[in-house]
Amino acid sequence: MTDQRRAVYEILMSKRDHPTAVEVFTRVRGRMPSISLATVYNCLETLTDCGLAKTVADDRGPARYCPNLQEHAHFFCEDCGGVSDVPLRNRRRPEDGWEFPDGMIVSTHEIAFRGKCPKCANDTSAKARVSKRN
Amino acid sequence: MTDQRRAVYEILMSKRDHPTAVEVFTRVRGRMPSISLATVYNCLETLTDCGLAKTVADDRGPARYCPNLQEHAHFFCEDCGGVSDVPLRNRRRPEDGWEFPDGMIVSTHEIAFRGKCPKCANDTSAKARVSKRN
DNA sequence: AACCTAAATAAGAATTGTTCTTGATAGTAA
DNA sequence: TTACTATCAAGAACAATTCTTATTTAGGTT
Repeated sequence: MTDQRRAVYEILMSKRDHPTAVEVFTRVRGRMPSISLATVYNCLETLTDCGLAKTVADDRGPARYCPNLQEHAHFFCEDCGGVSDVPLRNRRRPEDGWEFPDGMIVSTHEIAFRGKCPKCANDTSAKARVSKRN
Repeated sequence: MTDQRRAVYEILMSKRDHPTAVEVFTRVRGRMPSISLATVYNCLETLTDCGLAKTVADDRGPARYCPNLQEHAHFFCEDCGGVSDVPLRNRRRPEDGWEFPDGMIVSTHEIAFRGKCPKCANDTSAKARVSKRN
């Protein structure tokens, strides 16, 4: 555990969102101005290898990093681009409901949903009401 | 519908796997040697926009394209890198089992599993048996 | 059939996010 | 101290994709 790794880890835990590597880089530089982007990438990789963080693949966009170690899916808002965690209901397993061929061994999963977050869904319906009224 | 789009579509349907854009490009050039990679990208995007194909995001690797329009998840084999479709069990919906906040509107999802495909799982256990015997 | 216009294409440059290379630095063990 | 190992900063390199430009084409209109 080096200073750089500790800084990256603490930044990631302190604001529990889904920053990209560049966002982490920007935040960490506030505290450690000499750190390089490559080091941030290395630290993030080290942390995910240790199981202290997870990567969130947003399709073709930059990878995001997630400090939430609980079982959860990710939700991407098509309007605002925001990412949020979606917890698993009790007593369910993500692989239930899928017909795996015999002999297939499932070790991990990545579940992503897309749509509108509550805020954007609300804005949209508000706009619809306005345009209907006019 | 242009010749290029038709060619890309037919190539995609003829071998129902999960080729990358470059693989599609290579295959299509067999029939249409003048086609360019950028055109293949454009055609694939047009086809997915029309709902005739789906994109499969393999983490940070090149995007893959999938002609299977049925509801399904994707399975990525950690050993051989192969991609296979996993059908949904009857009468289930992927968003069941997840605690969405009130007001969130889910329109699409991408479900990915990782592990060992039956073939590689078998190879591994065969190897394990051999090394135990020795 | 000739013409027109918007859309599609080929070729390659540009961009983006990430990884790699290099030399410097620091911590640890002998 | 010396040697060994891992980490770091800086920037070059890389891979996948997108963008730009000029050219070609498809499909409709005279």
